[in-house]
Amino acid sequence: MSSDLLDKAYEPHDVEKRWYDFWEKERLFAAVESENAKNRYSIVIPPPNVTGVLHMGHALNNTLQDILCRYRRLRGDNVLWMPGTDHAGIATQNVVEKKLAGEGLSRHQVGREKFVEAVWEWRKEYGSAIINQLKRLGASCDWDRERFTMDEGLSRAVRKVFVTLYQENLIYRGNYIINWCPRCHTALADLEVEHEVHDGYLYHIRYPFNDGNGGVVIATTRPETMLGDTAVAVNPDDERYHGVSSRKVVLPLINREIPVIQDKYVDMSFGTGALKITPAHDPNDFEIGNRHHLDRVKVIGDDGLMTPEAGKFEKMDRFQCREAVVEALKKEDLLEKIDPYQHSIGHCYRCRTIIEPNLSKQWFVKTKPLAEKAIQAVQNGNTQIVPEIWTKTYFEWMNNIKDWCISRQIWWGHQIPAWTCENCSEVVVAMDPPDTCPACQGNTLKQDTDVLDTWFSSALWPFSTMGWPDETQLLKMFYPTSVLVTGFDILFFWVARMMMMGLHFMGDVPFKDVYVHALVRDEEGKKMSKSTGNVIDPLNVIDTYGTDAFRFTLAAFAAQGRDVKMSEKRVEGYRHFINKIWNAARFAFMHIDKAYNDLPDGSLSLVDRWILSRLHRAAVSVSESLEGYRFNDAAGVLYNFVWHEFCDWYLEAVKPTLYGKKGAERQKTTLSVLWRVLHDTLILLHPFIPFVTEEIWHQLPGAKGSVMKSTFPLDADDTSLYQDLQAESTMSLITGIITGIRNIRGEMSISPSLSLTVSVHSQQTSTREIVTHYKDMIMNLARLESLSVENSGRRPKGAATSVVEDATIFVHLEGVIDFTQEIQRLGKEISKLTTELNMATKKLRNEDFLEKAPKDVVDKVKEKYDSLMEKQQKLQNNLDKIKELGA
RNA sequence: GGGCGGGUAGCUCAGUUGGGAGAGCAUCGGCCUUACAAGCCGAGGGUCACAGGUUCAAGUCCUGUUCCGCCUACCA
Repeated sequence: MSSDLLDKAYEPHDVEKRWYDFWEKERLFAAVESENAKNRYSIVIPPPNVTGVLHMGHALNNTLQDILCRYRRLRGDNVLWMPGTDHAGIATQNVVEKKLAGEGLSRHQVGREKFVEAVWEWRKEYGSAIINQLKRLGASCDWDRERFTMDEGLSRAVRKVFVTLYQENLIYRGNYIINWCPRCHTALADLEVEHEVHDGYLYHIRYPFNDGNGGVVIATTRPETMLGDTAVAVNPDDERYHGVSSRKVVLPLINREIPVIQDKYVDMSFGTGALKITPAHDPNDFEIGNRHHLDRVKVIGDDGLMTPEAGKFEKMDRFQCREAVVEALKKEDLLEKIDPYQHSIGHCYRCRTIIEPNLSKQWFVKTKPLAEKAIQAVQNGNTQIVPEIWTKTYFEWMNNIKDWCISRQIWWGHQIPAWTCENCSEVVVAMDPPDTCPACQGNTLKQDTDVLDTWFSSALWPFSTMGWPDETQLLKMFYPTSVLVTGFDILFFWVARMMMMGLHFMGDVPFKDVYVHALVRDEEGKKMSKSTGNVIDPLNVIDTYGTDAFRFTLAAFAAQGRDVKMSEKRVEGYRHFINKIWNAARFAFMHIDKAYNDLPDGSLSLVDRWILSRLHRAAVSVSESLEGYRFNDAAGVLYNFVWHEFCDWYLEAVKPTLYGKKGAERQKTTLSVLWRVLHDTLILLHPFIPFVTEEIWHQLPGAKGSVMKSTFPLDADDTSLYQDLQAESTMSLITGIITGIRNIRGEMSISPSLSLTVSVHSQQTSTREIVTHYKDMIMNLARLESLSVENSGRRPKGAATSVVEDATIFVHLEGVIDFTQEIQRLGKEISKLTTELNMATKKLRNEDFLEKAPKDVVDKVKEKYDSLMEKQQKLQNNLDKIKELGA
């Protein structure tokens, strides 16, 4: 095999395209849908918004899923990775509305039907963008099964769930205070409101008594809402207001007489202890209003403008109105004072507009009963959240769950399957449009114009994508799914709701594990956002550094419980790693002439045995790490194995053999080991860096088909035989000696091109035997001219020394040695040993330690002490000699 | 207000039942050694935020302090 086939540096671009096409064409991502298929493993993708473009969060999320899926396939599992997108009601509607606005049209001009058509058109044209981007990332989803939350099948599931919950009294409709976005013109769930601390003012306003004598001063941050006040409340225990509650005040600017009521809710210590009550614009006031049967006066309309109830302020924007009201109060001398005040304000999570708490008729899911089962499922371990720390957050939220407002006043989404009879106002909730009213037999039924929250359909994703409500083979085989991989930011939005729905409708949890990964942030740890301008586009990164480098970076930094700080510089670092693998393979292919499927028995050299043993360790470690979702550990093990063990030691050590200097027999043996290690390493690496491994795999003689379809090393029957503790310990002595010599070379500034003469002294026969036996290897890797081994011969003149285990190494430097330098070097080494020795001594002199510490720990310290002592004495001895010579 | 996480080398971070302070990058020195200069060989660098406590032994467990970040919440 010629190395001409591989370029000197790895060029990812065509490689990635070529192999992705190949995998798709060969249908290697497809799950087997047959009862006989064993070891099922399934993941449903967190569906990205159909309007979305791939961002760092997607990249991390899907890289981790892909690593798991590819790994499980190598372990022989039948893997289903279910892909798809969600219809992102508000976001998508916004996008299409913007597009229409460009043509000078509003959605109302177009009409609902045509508008929805336009959205479908848009989705046809642009909806696959994010899917294609996932493919660039290498995602091995079963694309033939791609789903969309608005598909007919999934829509049917939505209707089925809605109707069932309604029949079970778990869905109801009512007039409540909800979060209203005046720009998106829709209700939002509590979760969809993002709170932010703002600087504002606390306005103190006097409401005069109706008899003209004095009044009550209230404090508010939102003076404009006073126009809708229907009471003032004080705490019944508040002595300042005793007797006041029988009186009435006159609402300024409006001149409405309103009562002063008593309610425990009022905090006496805040403001003036008197609270204005606006039941139509504040959730608490709404509750108080209910308790006291107060009127609800809506002064802010759904468009954010003041209603006729606001009197002369009608049609004014709510924020302008605030200023106008303040001015008007000043004129009437009713504004007592204005204090600066910080408070948090809710914003729409889609458009950042300030939310208006507004009275409105909406549909709700009664969540308490659903949440109970979802809590239990995690408590009893049916679903396990990893890292475990998130279970607390999950419980916290689930235990305090509020009813979920699911209706949205937009057009793009699942229209609520509820019809109202125009005759008798009967409400009919059904899977299909009813022909006649069951109450009055009338046939003018009008469907509710609202649509459902997108998360309502997402909550069904783990089973709706598999064909529910039909009892499909897919559901039988792959529900519950094995794991859900997701960011913590949608733990409540999505995970909690899937848990509730899955348990309720499938009678089982939707996933056995939930792996919660971190957020990807910028270099400085800030959240990436378009407005801060610190967004790194994953596709740019892929273009510049290649997908594999990018994926490996993500995996390497995906430590549990910590955010991923991303910078291109880091990706560049891992590109070097990809290139290293590439070049190692290139080197191997200069020598590998054919497939070496079997390892020869008994004739392996030390490094051969050693690298196989290390390979086995790496395989075990990778599998353990991945099974515990410790992606960074797995990546770290591979990085170290490939670079520092395989490349730095093994390949360097076997070069003479490969060049034929050790005879044909040895060469053949080593080639078979080299083939085996490269073969297995490619498999271990494949889940992380699929493209480059596939490319190299196809250059490897005898490797058939795709690396995707190969067998994980631990599942091949002979790998445990690789383990060889003796080879590892022997190797550690030899590498120690080599490093010792190199150290001297480096520290003494001796040119690498100068071959050295070294003698090794040891009183241990075994050590001398090992050094003698592997003399060639030491000479080669340490660049020696000669190496002698002695029991305790005479110390060479003018030598630099190093001690490894029980061996003393003398690097002969007669005539060239710089005594001062060597004295310094040894002194430094000795002082290092001395501090370590002091630590050990302190322990060994401590009787409590000797008595109370476990025996193995004490023995370990003793052993350490002995070896440190020996080493120190030897070095000291040499230092003394050098000093004599130098003096 | 409640809750959670973090503070370890110049930077980014590992450190899983308490018993050797580690990696990558950066820095410094030496090498164009026929896979790779996107490389090779070597080196320096830390009071593990601070203060107590438990223990023979603490980066690791407990308490407090402080700084940073996040989530959550109806105090107008």
